[in-house]
Amino acid sequence: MSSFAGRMKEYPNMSLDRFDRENLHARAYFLSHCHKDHMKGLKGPLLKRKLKFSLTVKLYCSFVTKELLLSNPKYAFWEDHIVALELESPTLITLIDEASGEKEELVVTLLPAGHCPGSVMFLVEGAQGTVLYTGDFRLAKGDASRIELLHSGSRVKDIKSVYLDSTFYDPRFYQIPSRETCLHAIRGLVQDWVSRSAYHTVWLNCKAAYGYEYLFTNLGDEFHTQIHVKSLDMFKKMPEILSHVTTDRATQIHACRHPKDEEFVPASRLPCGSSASDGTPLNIISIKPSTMWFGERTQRTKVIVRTGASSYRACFSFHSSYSEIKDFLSYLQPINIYPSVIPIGRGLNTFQMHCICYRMCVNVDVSSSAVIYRPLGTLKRTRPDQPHSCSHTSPSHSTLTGSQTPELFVDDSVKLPSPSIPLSAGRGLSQAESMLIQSEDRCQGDALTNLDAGGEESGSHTHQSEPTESQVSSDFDIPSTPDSHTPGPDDLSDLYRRLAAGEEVVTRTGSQSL
DNA sequence: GCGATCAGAT
DNA sequence: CACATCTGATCGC
Repeated sequence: MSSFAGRMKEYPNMSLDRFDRENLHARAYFLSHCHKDHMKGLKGPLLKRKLKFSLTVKLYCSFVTKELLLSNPKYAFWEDHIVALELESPTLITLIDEASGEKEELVVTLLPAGHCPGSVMFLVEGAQGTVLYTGDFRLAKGDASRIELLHSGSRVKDIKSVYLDSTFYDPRFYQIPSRETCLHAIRGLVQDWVSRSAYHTVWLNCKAAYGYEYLFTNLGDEFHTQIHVKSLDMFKKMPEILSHVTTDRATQIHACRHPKDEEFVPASRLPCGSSASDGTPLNIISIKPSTMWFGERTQRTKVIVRTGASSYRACFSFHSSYSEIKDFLSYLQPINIYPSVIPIGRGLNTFQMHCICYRMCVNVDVSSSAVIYRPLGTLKRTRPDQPHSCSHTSPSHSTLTGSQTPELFVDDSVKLPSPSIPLSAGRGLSQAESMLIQSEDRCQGDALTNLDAGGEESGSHTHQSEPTESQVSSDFDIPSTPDSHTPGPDDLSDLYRRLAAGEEVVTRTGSQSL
């Protein structure tokens, strides 16, 4: 679930996927896709009022997202303020301060995100550098290299920051079977069932969210049928989807839902209450699409699991796996990464570890905008001023890193003390807290050059075998007691040495590994 | 009565 | 099994 506060450090006058609080003052809005957790505040009366008096404030999104959004009457007031942009067409957008007339020009490009219909990533290029807001995404390994607008000529653009969908950025979710694999398996299961008789019916137990449409179109094509859904309204202008769905209950494949019963459905009844016209009882199986994952070493097993006499779970993911995210980031080599899902506890630990090990970035900032907007809400500890033995230079991207312009390195976060850990901690405060983690400080060195899977292993193993509270709170985690200590220079040197040697760096039993 | 927020369920 | 959503309780205005 996204906990991104809405603004990017580099371009605070634009708000993305958040429309409440500080975002009420934005000069332009961006919606990456039409999931509710990315639309917070979007139907708020305050925003509605603001629009009434504004000539310049717009909401930018894809055409599909616009359509889906406006299919809900609660967002109708946005209609005259939405600017739909074509995919992969860099567009000059001028942010205007309506009070002062001050202008700021940006080039914004929508990149397909593969998360749900209409979902995009926003590539923003302007005076403060090139940044990528991923929204939610599912891209396969190697996809980044196929996105032309992430490149300039033959090389990757210099990306200052990636605002990342980090939902599965944890080695626990190392691998998620590909879309193709999952679709193939689901097709097989459906085939096996519906071919038995005309009374054999499949119910796809999907959640109330966009994102399953490609499953519907795929199954529809395969079985020359349409899928029964609750409503077609939102797909009116999307013939590809529209042609594969129907509100006619007389079909063998259903994805209809009922607001009430849900769990009450499986064996006998469909949410829509459909039954065969001649009174013959339907034979119904339910298939619940949900995420399945496999560890790095885990032999991948079945992507379909039987969960009952007539119910199955099938692998299906809207988000990239750990290895897919890693591939994506390693390719882009951004200077900063801002995870949208704040990795708490062990997740944070893992997150930072791996950024160090893979030199995918210089900084990992889990506070997102908090660093900028709540500077006084945070106490920072002094940073060990000893240079660290590390480098963000990747052998495979030496041209990229070598060509980073000096300005790109000038980043507020780099100037802040490091590592910075808030003295008071608590889950509920995560948005307001600043927790800046710097995996390195632009120093040159190659102590980590030979790190490969060995470094990952240590994090992975530790992560998978840490059941206790104390282990959940370890090294880079938020300290829960006043006497927790920030690693000193010696601790860090030792950590880096051990990382370079491929040793396990996080103890299994202790709460401190440094 | 509406909205924000949280716990809980699915 | 960890997504995204909905519902209901509670609180405040």
